[in-house]
Amino acid sequence: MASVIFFHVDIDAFFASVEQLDNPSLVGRPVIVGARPGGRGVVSTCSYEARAFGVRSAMPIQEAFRLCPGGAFLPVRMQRYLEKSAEVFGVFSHYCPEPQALSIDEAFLDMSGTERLFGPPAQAARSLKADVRTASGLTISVGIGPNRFLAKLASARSKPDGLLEVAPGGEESFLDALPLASLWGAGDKTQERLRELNIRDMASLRSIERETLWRLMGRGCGEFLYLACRGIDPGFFTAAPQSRSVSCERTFERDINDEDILESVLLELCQEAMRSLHAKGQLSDCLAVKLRYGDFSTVRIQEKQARPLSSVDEAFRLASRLFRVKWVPSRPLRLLGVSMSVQDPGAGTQGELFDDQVARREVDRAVFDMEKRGRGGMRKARSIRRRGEGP
DNA sequence: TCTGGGGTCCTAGGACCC
DNA sequence: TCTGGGGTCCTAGGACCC
Repeated sequence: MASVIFFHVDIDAFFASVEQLDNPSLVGRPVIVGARPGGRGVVSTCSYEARAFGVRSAMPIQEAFRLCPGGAFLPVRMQRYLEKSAEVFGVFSHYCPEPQALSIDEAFLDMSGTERLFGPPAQAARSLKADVRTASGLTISVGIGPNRFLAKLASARSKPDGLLEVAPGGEESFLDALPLASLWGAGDKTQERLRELNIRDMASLRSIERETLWRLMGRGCGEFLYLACRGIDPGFFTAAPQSRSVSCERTFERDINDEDILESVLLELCQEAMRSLHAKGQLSDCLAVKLRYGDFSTVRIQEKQARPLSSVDEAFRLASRLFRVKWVPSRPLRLLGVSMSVQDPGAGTQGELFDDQVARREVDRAVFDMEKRGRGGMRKARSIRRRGEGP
């Protein structure tokens, strides 16, 4: 029987690499893609030249600017990255019929039983890297392992432009060379708890009995750690990913407590979320509003509906009502968000709309179609009118 | 340092029903 | 006047990922 082999492939410093590809004068320079310096926001991706200055993904953009004032600070051009991502995924699909995308720049490839076609795993990986480079001009890192979890850790360990194979039987020795912080799925809070318990490395984590870990870390987290430190896949991404919700949120440049402005933002967020649902042909029967205050404390309120939300107006009425339940007018808001969960496909007839809902949905559809054809004035006009009307 | 925007999954408590 | 046990659904919050 052919052995199970997974590749985890990850494009190196993706957004920054695309910027360098499109503008050769940026090659060799620190490139930082993300929010506008001086504003509220974070680094999305940065080139390896910027990392040498200490800049990292998710770092506040102001701190990145302080560390690397001479860097090229560029806005995110998502459309362009989607194009390049499609090129790279096109190459992946020559090696594996169904690459499993984790995000815009990484995927798992199930390479089990492909040895006759592509040779041993490391040879296949070298050829994949060369093909991606030829097709897109980008470099990738490839991790090879007997399961997805180890393949993911291996590619991270090999970056940039790397290739690392964890062969069956070599799981524990590979893991023992890694810091606990590199365990995918154990973030800051879990790392902090492990430090409190004086668990400092993979081997000492492995020496703890299963039930003890459950007790110390909670059942879910304890079981995850028990499996992960043995190189057993804890089961992330074994199921096909499916869309469960869409969300839209806005962080303001300055904290806001003007009710009219907040209302008009809420309307825009509802429009954007409904447009996403429309584009995917999905319905939502549960809407949530998220509020973040100036001190970063965050509250959420959601309400499930007996029938799916049919129109922007209906979504906005609900969002507005929920917003008022939570909003404290004396506390300015830093962020406002709306999310809508996609209706369970098993919900059956609950997806049906009343006749009047169908009519309102058709109006929205016409507006969204018109926007898609480049006549986007309607969305704005509605928001402005709403703002002018007052509360 | 001062913390985006898009997501997924898990947990715990309360309501409700039998 | 004192009130079980189990199941399901809903809600809010939190951890984590890219």
